[in-house]
Amino acid sequence: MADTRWLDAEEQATWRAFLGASRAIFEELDRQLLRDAGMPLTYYEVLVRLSEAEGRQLRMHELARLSGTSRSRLSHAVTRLEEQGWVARRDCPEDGRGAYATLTEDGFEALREAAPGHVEAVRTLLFDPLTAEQVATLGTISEQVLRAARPDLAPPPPARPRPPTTGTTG
Amino acid sequence: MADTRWLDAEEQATWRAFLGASRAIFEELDRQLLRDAGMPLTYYEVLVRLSEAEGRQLRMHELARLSGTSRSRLSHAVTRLEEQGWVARRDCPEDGRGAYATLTEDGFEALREAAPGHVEAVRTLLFDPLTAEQVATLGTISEQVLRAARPDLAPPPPARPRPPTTGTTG
DNA sequence: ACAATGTTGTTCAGTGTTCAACTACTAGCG
DNA sequence: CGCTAGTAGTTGAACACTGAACAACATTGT
Repeated sequence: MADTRWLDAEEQATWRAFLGASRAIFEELDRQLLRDAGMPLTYYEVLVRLSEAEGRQLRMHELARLSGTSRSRLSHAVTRLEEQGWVARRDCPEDGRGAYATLTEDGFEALREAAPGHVEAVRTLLFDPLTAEQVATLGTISEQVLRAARPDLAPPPPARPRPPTTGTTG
Repeated sequence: MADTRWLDAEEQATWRAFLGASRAIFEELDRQLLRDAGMPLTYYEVLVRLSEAEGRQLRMHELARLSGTSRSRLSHAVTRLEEQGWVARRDCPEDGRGAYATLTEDGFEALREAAPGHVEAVRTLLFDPLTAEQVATLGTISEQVLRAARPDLAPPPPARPRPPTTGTTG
């Protein structure tokens, strides 16, 4: 608590640019999806994860983890998505507490229609302003930050050439 | 509309890492501030901008622009901050429509107390996991993205050595 | 079998955010 | 001057999110 490691001028500038850029991106993505597809970004994410899952269904807690969202938020979201007919809840036979969320055919269709506009927006906002090299660096940086904050969400670190083990591990 | 420029596998990975990392950062910052200082990140930003302004006051629209927020959101926020006694509204003599938001002494104090914990969190979440070089690159990247999305918020581009002009510009 | 502990998912109340409508004023132009 | 158009700021209703509390079930250990 004693001495705060304040940000110097350059760090401040970096932080504010990052804050501004991230906000701009996510707000615009949210607006775009809400306008063109009738769902906010977080709901879109939920549909994406479901669409990628085995049998287009997932346990609630797993869906929450994959979407990087809280169980409470997901529960609300699925209720809403159920009203729209895009997701259905199913009881879980293996675990009496559990519940599956399933992507309906309508939900899959909604996702298919929403995807192009969303991807285009991601490109316009994030990738187009950057060089290929910058994109690569951004990937590395993001993964490192993610690994520090949410190790459970980060992909495994790059398989770099490592010093050979002895091979006599016991 | 015809052909969507889909993301390839690497772009996907980059996008998801960026999405995850940003979300993790902002959610944690919000939690931290709400817990330790009783205000969400967006309100903190408002106080910061006011504290840096001439006379610790700003016109609402200018405060909204600087905080990267909408007028509506700011209006609600200032109402809330006013109830907390951290901000006060003042009529604007120059413009009958206008209003100033002023940071109160209490608000300044609240900001002073909130700052260390917030800065520490920013460091832990964003800067500590990165090398100095990565931080520098992140700065450049963020500024470019910000300039593309919100030119009004971006700092002027770096003063790089440019081809000398003729000096006979007319 | 039983108690203690942990997990899953939902709900509630409180709060924040969005969009569109609205009032009040200013500015530009004939 | 009077008209039109634009800007500043606020409001309300619908919606989303949070943390905490809760019920239901699973797991562990004895």
